[in-house]
Amino acid sequence: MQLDTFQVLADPTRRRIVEILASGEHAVGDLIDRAGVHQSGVSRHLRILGDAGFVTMRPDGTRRLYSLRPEPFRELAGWLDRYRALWDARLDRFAAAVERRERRRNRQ
Amino acid sequence: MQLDTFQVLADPTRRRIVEILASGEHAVGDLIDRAGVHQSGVSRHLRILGDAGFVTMRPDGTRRLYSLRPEPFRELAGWLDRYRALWDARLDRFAAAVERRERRRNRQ
DNA sequence: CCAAAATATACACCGTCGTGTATATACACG
DNA sequence: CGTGTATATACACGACGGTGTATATTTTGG
Repeated sequence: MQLDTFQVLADPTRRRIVEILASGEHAVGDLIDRAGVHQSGVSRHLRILGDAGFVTMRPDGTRRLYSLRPEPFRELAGWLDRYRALWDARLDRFAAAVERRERRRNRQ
Repeated sequence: MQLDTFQVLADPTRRRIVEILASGEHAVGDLIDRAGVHQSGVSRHLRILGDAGFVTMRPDGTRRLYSLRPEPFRELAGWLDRYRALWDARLDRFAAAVERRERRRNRQ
């Protein structure tokens, strides 16, 4: 219950749903065909996505329109930022310096 | 088996290990105390992290020194980038143009 | 009200993952 | 060699998550 951001994204079906929603608001029915899972599954995934703040819902007649929210993505970006020195090529010079420092430290 | 990037990060203990390794190379023994899990668990997590490209190992006597690799982080950054328009408040038309120019420059 | 459509929920099932205990393997050092 | 230390692996187990089927709930239109 109440999965965190990473756990939510760990499931491929949920990532697919997120990807579909990236193009805008969608009703549950629209998602069923493309998600590759039955209606109940889509509904459950949407609840999980909602609990984690990934989506909001807005009723429209008997349909429910779901759309993405920015917060979890920002959270993910924040997490990734703590490792930016490690992977961002534009920080190469800094990374190289760290690397050299490390190597020197290990040599002792 | 062979978990993808998100599945690897879904486990809190593994995230903990990644966080520790962010400060540099560590032997397995160093990780045990701080990871909050037994030695066999740490070892298994390191194998999983290795399979997914998160870490490399370098033997040092009887010890094995693990350190982070950039690729999975870059992959994650790439994924997140597809949703940047959704969450990055700074992303206006001008920023997008700069972004594109950068991308072109880096490609060369 | 009532029937149909859209969505949510309850239930059972099964695979998978994380864990600890116990054991195997590799390496250094006498 | 043999002993101790560091790490990996085998095994069993419990918990949890994703799925489908069946059913409940909500809303619209007549």
